[in-house]
Amino acid sequence: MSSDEIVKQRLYQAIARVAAALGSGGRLQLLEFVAQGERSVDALAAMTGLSVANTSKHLQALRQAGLVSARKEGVRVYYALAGNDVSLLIASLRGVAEHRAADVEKLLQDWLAHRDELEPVSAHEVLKRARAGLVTVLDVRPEDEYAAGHVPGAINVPIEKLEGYLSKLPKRKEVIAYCRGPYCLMSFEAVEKLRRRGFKAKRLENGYPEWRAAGLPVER
Amino acid sequence: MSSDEIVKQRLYQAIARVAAALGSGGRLQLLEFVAQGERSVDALAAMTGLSVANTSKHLQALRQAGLVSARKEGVRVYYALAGNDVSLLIASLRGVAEHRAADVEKLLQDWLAHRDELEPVSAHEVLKRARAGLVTVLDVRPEDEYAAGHVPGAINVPIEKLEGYLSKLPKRKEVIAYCRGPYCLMSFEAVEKLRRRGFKAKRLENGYPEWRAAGLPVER
DNA sequence: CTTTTACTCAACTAGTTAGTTGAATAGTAG
DNA sequence: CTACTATTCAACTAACTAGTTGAGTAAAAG
Repeated sequence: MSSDEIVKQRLYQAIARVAAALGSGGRLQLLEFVAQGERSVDALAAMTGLSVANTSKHLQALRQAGLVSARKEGVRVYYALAGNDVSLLIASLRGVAEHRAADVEKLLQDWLAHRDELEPVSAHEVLKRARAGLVTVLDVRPEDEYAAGHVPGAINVPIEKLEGYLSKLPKRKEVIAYCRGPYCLMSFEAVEKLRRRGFKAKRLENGYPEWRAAGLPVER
Repeated sequence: MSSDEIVKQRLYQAIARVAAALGSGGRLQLLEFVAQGERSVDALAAMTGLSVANTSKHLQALRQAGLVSARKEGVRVYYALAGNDVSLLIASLRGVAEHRAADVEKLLQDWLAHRDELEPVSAHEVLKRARAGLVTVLDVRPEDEYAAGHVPGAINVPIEKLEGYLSKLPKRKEVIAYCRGPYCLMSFEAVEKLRRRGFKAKRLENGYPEWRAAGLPVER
């Protein structure tokens, strides 16, 4: 084999290592949470339901692949996405999976059949309407995630507090809800609740991580 | 665990399967060729150097992940990329790998640009110093190639076994590594590894074939 | 100092995957 | 029909990976 071919093979192997890091459901889930902002190991373990040791190992694998970065502060280690390109890569992967893999599509249809009914609104559309004051933007994620960054002008009402907040919400204005991403069910739930109460509600297509990755303005 | 969480876990698993399909150097290479247009199995096997059976299996894996499509015509089966989004996904993956994974960047830079920084030593110089016992000569090629002929006095430590061998290496003596030739990366990698561990290491300019071609003494 | 907390590491099991070899299938030609 | 070709399948080995358990660090608190 020629040396050129060896180099090429090695390069592909190196790229494959990055892909392999994405090739585990657990790690993809960790990435989803890490994409919201930096998180400590045990926070991530609690969110995903993985054991702490297992979470630690997965995070190290992601780190070695260059997909996340780690920062130690006191007794805690905070992991964060290594960059925007990683968000985009995951979005691209998800897109291909949804479009090409039959079982993903089926899963989506079976379980999220109502997704299309809930009419997602594009990020640019939301930004435009929000600036024009035509819509109320609702961030239904937990408070700490909201604090770490959110869509400009969005009101934070964690999903479990939505019920009590409804009275304070202007009934005329259209409401756009968003959460962590396309597979995060909180915004679906929020839209459903709002509609039952007579609000005109829609979902933001995708969630906050994708919003930020797209380079749209962010507020802290 | 709530049913929402189960759904989510399944979705991530399904997406991970697509990513896992990209997580092999062989399959990435196949995708590169398939991306140029549809190709038959044995054509792809010839291009990549993989066995036909292995190629067939990899292609089926890619197909199951929805990344390629297959079309049978007569006795041949032609595989093609499933869509443009797959190309974009691979490009995205490559981009992240090059920017984020240290080893990919290093591979590219070291090989293409900084080759000369690793100070190659001339064959005559090596021979002189080796005879005087001033240096340890390291042959980092596979064992069979070493067995077929090598520089007199050279120790054979295949590159992948280098890590484990480091402790047996005298730390004082300078180490000269060589492999197959000027475009072979193994000796670059060896020198880098050695230097990171505090050894004084250099490369033999060119490799064993050139050594022999120059009429210098050879050992079997 | 000792204890607690957050994380990492090492060792192990069970399941998975890459790659090989040799046989089976299915289309084509003579 | 037989012979030939391209592809796939089945069985197997060797290497790898996810996840567990229990021990080991290292920073902070008491």
